[in-house]
Amino acid sequence: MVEKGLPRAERRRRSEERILASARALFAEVGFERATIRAIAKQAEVDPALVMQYFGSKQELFQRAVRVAPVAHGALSADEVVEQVLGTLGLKLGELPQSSLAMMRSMLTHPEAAVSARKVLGEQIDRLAQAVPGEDARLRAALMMMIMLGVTVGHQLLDLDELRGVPQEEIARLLRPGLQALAGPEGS
Amino acid sequence: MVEKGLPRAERRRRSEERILASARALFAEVGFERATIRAIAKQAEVDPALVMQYFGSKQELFQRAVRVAPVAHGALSADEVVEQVLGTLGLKLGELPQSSLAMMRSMLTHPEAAVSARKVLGEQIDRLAQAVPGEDARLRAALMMMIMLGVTVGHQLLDLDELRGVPQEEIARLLRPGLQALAGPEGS
DNA sequence: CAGTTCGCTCAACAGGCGTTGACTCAACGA
DNA sequence: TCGTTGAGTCAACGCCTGTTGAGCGAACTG
Repeated sequence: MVEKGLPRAERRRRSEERILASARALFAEVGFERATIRAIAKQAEVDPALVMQYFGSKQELFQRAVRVAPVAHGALSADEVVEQVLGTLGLKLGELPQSSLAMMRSMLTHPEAAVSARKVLGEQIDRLAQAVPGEDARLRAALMMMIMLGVTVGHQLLDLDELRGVPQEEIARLLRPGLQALAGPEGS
Repeated sequence: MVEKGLPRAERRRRSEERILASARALFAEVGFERATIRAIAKQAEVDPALVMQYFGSKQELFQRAVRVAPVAHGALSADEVVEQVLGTLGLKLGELPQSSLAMMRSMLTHPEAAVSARKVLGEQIDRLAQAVPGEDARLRAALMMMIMLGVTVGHQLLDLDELRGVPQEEIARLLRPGLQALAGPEGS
């Protein structure tokens, strides 16, 4: 695809954006290893060499594609924490951004994606832990995140029959007691 | 490695076992794609061609390596279900079999591993659902499994700081209320 | 002891991968 | 108008992969 008649800067911007979109889609669908630069370029209607020219390497393309905006920190109550967690990871409002799916899809098999995942999860855990009382606040916060991670993996990545088409409110309703037990002061 | 002086049948048995052990270890460590037949053969001190001769293809080797014995079905009470779930996926008694780790490591990026994972998880969900009352027994059972999956992924595969070295009883204690809420009749 | 079997190795193949450097040509600036 | 820039292409490179077929030599069989 060569969109003619456009200023150079605009063409470049659009091509870069198309490549990033294709990269996110393919990384999310099949993971880092199976998503080839050739396939990404084809979907973006661009030559594979252009991908290299713009992003330097497949690894750098991946990092650009999965980069997520850091979440603003803010003090939360214990109750808010539960609702916040339930809103994480795309159960609420349907879809998760492709960039997050791409990171999750690759995090078990691509070392660099694992680093990103640990970083993102760690930041969220820190954030939650501030609102959870007790010595083991970080452990409790981590378990809350892992619960959401597990459900999201089953739902979005493994596409389990039992979770397909279930309204997000129902899942949230079933998960809430467990998350409240983790967020609340009691629980021992 | 050629162990001399052994009967042919015994040599064959040992080589096959060494290959399977190496395969499980490498699939568990780096996943299907990054675990090359050459690396597996090297670790088993064997020629790569022998792996093909014995198992036919990398795919068949993977299937043999991750094959898990089907779990015996048995009727359980709701309380037993919770303890059973907490015992799943290797939180109890430390380690999970390498074959399970291999399957989990690859399930997001290797289609065949995803099929295996869905099958194994589906069987466990069916089993749990029999002991959970209500219309949404299968959904509740699925969420229980996903909780354990998430925690196990964080613990065994992502190796999160927050979960490292935490005694299994502590994690079980923190997770129990949430699992009981899912297993119990009330919860709406 | 001769002949066969078979566990195992060796060397090579074809194909796909990330990556590169030379090239084309339309948009640009003076 | 004309040289320069830079977006985009093309063809190829070296490497690594799963996989194969021929062959060796020790364990077997009679």
